[in-house]
Amino acid sequence: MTRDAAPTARRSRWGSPLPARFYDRPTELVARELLGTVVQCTATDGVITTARIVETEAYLGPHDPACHAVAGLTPRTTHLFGPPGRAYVYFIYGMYWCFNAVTRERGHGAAVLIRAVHPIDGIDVMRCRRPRVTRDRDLTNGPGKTCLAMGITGAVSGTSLRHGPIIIRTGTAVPDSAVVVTPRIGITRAADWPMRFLVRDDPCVSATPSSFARMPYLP
DNA sequence: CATTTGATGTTCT
DNA sequence: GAACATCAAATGC
Repeated sequence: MTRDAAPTARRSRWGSPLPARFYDRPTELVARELLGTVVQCTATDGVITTARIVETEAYLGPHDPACHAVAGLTPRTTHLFGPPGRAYVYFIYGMYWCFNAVTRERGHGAAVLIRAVHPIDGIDVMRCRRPRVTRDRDLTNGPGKTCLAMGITGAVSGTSLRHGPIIIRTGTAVPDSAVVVTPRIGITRAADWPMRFLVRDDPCVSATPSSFARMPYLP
């Protein structure tokens, strides 16, 4: 409202929603290919924010010790078990939400955690939702931060990522040369599996523990 | 700069 | 009772 202008920069719409078949594939492949796609979120207050996915983690299913699917079908994991292409949002550490895209067929129990995004539209709203944050890169450089900034809560768990309040759309492809693979973060079981994918040099990726800095994982 | 600690409440053992 | 796919502030070099 303050500075509205730049007619050439205005875009009326983003890419198309990712097709249902995109999600029904090996979870680590979906995690890799979600990099560069666009999340458009209509929060419960009706405000729309848009951001590019720059960091993901794959959780493979009941045979992955770190995946919530090991607990079996419970009230919490209902939406994790499919069908693919829907949101799985869970509450963690008594304070935060984490947003996942469900992969694989119904009953399998696999998903991709969206760990960090790069704001595209509505960054002013994100700043209002995260009043203590001073640097813009800190608005969304973590899974809990992303949900706070975009207004994602458990209210949207189980909704379609093609038709629902959160839509994941085609974006700009990220070449292999810009993709970094590392172990997963913040877990204790099977933490060494190389299932974390991030866009190299993006300022909005989450902090990497220094113990990972010298690991020989290559793009 | 790196590392530790407190907040907070649901879920599962 | 312990663990938890976290974050922000505080503390230590």
